[in-house]
Amino acid sequence: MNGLVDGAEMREKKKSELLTEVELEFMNELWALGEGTVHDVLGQLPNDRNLAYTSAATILRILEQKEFVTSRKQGKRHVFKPALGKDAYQTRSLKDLSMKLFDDTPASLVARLVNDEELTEEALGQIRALVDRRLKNDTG
Amino acid sequence: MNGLVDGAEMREKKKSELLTEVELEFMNELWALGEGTVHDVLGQLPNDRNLAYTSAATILRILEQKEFVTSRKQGKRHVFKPALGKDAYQTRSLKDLSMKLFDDTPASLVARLVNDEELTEEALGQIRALVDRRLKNDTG
DNA sequence: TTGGGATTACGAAACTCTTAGTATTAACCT
DNA sequence: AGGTTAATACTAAGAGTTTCGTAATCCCAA
Repeated sequence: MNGLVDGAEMREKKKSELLTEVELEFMNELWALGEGTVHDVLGQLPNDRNLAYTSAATILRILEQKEFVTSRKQGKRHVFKPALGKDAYQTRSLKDLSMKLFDDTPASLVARLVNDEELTEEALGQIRALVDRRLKNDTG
Repeated sequence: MNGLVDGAEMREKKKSELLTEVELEFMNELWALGEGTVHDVLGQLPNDRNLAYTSAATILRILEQKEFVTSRKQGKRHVFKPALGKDAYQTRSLKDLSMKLFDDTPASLVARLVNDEELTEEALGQIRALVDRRLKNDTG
């Protein structure tokens, strides 16, 4: 039973696998640190980011609820660690963007990227090298 | 005076140049249509997207307030038209994602993309062709 | 010209996100 | 062991997003 799931339900299900703005900000620090306490993450943020200690703690608690991080207790503090790698999240984000804005065709995403005037020659070269390497590995 | 602008203020300024989820959904239909009324856009949405007429009208009104679309009056209806091309918004989104999740290095974004196992050989070939063409145009 | 149906304008409810205050708990040090 | 300090848990306010209802408006057809 239940072989039929309509699109509306699908949309419900797929909800919220993406980080919000502030959540991403925090995950970036955790990915850089490997792991860390509230204090650690707060210390990693830019100086002009005046965020209350309790606010940072709230964000990390929410990230744990959403299962983007796990925590263990060390003394009286919580040490938070990403539950998913930055690589994996990058892939997830790209898939999402590609789907929503590029008709699910990665090539058109790259097309837009390389047509950006501001892109340096060096970056272009790097990109080509990456693609070449991947193509070689597939056939070789 | 005011040669110094701290990061907090910068963050304020840059706010909200990105579409929300539903706004993007609507812009995609408008980009596909070229332009359209509330009725047109609503008719373009998937069948399982049961959205009230007034909801659609509200979204379009908001898009106009945010200057993502313009409107002209045709008879009693409003005809809405994107104020910015899909291309431009794609570029904007990619810049944003690159900045927030790829250390502002487009090459690493492409790296993640081409390392996706699900990417077809064909897509890879297309990507390489795009990069090659761009490199040729620059030097030639 | 006068309804009637479609369209718009306005407002608000429900929800999420971001931030932070208050109260409580827990470790540590003397 | 008890008090101080720092961390956590809980709660909530304010903003933005998404959705829709109600009321006003406007065109067209009969």
